[in-house]
Amino acid sequence: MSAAVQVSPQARTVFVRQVERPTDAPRHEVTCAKCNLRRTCLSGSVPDEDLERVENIVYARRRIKRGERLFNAGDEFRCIYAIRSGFFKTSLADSDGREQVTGFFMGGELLGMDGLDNGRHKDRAIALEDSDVCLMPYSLIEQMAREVPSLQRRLHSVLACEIARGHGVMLLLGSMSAQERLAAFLINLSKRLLHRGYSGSDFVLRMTRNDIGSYLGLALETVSRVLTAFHKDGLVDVQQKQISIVDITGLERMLGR
Amino acid sequence: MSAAVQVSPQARTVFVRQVERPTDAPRHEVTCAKCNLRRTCLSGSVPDEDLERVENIVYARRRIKRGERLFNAGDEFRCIYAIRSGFFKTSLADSDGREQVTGFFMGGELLGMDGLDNGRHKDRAIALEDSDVCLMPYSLIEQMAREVPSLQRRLHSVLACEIARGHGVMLLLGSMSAQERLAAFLINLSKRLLHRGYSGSDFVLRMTRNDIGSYLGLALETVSRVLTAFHKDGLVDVQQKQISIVDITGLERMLGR
DNA sequence: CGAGGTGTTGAGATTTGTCAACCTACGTGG
DNA sequence: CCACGTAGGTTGACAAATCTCAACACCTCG
Repeated sequence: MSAAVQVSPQARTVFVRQVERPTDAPRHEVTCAKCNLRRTCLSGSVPDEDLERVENIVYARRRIKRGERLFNAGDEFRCIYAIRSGFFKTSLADSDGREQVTGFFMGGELLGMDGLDNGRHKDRAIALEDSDVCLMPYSLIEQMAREVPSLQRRLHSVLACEIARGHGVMLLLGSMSAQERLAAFLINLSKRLLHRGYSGSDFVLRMTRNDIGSYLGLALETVSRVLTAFHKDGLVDVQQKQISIVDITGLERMLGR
Repeated sequence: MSAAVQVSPQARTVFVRQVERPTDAPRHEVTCAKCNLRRTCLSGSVPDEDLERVENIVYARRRIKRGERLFNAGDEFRCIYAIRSGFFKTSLADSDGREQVTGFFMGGELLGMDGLDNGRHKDRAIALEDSDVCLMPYSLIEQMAREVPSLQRRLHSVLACEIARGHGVMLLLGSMSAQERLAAFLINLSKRLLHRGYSGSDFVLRMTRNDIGSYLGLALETVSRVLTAFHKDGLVDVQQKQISIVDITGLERMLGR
């Protein structure tokens, strides 16, 4: 194989000048090695001996307040973003302005891959709570992926995951009833939170009913009605944005048939 | 940069033995350089000087008859497939057997990326007419992508395209009426055919109304009804599977509002 | 030529959307 | 710290889109 290539300090500097100001955060805060979300992130499967090099991909962090946009449709694509903390939605705007939420993303998940194709973002990403993201310039990822096969494999895996997720949402939107959609939605959230060490049964919905409805292809009133129906059936407790899943197997049964 | 690495003859032989018999087709038929679909395919943006190396990715071709499966859900992922000729649908099976068509694919498009994540295909791909595909083992793609940046870039672009397509289908399924879905579907087919040098106004639907309905999240009867409505409105001529688009701007207008 | 898969059309059922009213929670500014 | 305004959430009545079931027509392929 070829010799190792570090991202040169010049390259970093040039990039930083081109794109935006370097963050004020001291460099050491950005290390992947100490990040408890590394497992689900881009460096997840990179062996420790390569990690020091791969960490160079993360050239800055950025703080996004609730309601702010990480990127907009039409923005130039430069970075893939890793969520260190917080919660985002991505959405696609119709030609006439209708908005379709295309995903919800939490800590350890990646954002921005949609721009990789033609150099411009097609989606936009909006923070649903105050969030922290790692900026990973695509040019650095590209270069590093050539040098570190485990990173390359991981990158492909992450992209493929997003493809598979899309197909799953097609299944949901194309052939499930409102009840099934909500059940699948809650189960999915629950699993992802559990996987991150949070409670899988008690959590707060960061998004509005409108957002959920858009994502699931339902009117916001339908979302509300189905949730109260679940409540009456003893499947969940709903208190506005506060959700407690009482009977997860009951929810899972809804998908089984 | 690192030195060029050719796929060694040994590696090829081992791979072929592992996976399946080498094709009977003489080697020279498989070259990308002569393929008129190269533009839309994986080697599309690879400069001529690298093409000879990249062509080695395609280690065989395979002929699939109508109705046969290129791969099944659960099959081990080894290859990405490039369609040389023919037409495919991919679909995802629900836990209870419902089928959701996740895409239709024609010459020059790639199949099988959904398995890249966990090593098993989640979708299945079924030929809707007799088809020819190029087999590109992922292990070879991976290796070559490290050596040929233009191929790497292209691979990422192709994956990102599929992600973006998914988001577009979400928009369609999540927030369009039956009419809008059909209009979008026909326009999309038309554009892709046109781009390949076929007529964008007269073509044959290779899939059934049921397939279309599954893809668009509609009952097959609704598909039929909307098509006849389009016919009555002078937008298209429909004769079973034979479609003539009479008024494409009329169809496009349906999406604009 | 026949059979089975595919496509069309109609009538009625059902789900979900729309509109409207009202309620709740939260944040801001006095 | 409270009050008020506003965004978000719930619920009801009704409308509309789409689905389901059923009958029939068509086309292709063996």
